[in-house]
Amino acid sequence: MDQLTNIFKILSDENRLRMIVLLYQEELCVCELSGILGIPQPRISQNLSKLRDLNLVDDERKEKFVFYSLRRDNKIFTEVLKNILDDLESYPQLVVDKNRLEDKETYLNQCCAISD
Amino acid sequence: MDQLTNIFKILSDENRLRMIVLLYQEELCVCELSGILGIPQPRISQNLSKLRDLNLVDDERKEKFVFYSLRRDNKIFTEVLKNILDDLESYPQLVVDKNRLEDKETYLNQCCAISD
DNA sequence: TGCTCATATCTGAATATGTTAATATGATAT
DNA sequence: ATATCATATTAACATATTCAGATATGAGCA
Repeated sequence: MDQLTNIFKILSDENRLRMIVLLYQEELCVCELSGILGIPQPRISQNLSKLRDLNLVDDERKEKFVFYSLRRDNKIFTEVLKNILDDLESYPQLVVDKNRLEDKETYLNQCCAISD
Repeated sequence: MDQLTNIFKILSDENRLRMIVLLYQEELCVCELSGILGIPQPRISQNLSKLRDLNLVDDERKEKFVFYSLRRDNKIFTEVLKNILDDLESYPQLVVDKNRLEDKETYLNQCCAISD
């Protein structure tokens, strides 16, 4: 039951939820998350470590960057995200984030040099 | 988006989740919730008021008792609960609670006189 | 080897949350 | 009307959480 309540706790922070929703759409490295969301890198890392603790993400290094992707093996977690994505237009901030995700190259060309 | 994160926050506390899962199964008054869960009445009332603030419950007085029932008009909230109930046996505490719910008359015959 | 840069960790301050006990409210029934 | 009893609210405390900034780690490359 802890696993369950911990998942809801993870989802209950707005910044973390924004990260998760981005990662649901595509795998991203720490500096991309930081740049897209405008959230300082240490906070991104901290939140990713919480997600890692709950086995909700996988990480994989590719050259200089560590890419995180969402695991899909937790039914409730995945269902919740599917529901949110199905109704994304109800959450304007998430729509903004999605647009920034689609444009990420335009403002992330030097990646972390730019973000915060 | 606050509405969304608030729902997850509500679900992230074990005691509150237990209350919600009971209410998902049938409408209950405050003293029944208190007795079944072994949680003091003021805490039940506090949590119910948080649920009321988010429009997740309806309340209706019947004689001396105020009965609470779960609203089903929030899609994500309802879907989450459906998922939990579909997989109830994974959460032993919730199974115990369900059994106590089915037996409630045997130890709640004087209702609030007994509980804590 | 030593540098650089992406990522991770740690600290302390501010804020929020859960818990408990005491008390207030308000409807029912006498 | 008053007393009773179910429910609601409040205040005080301990714990947990978020956040910012400083700093540590560690992989890749010169």
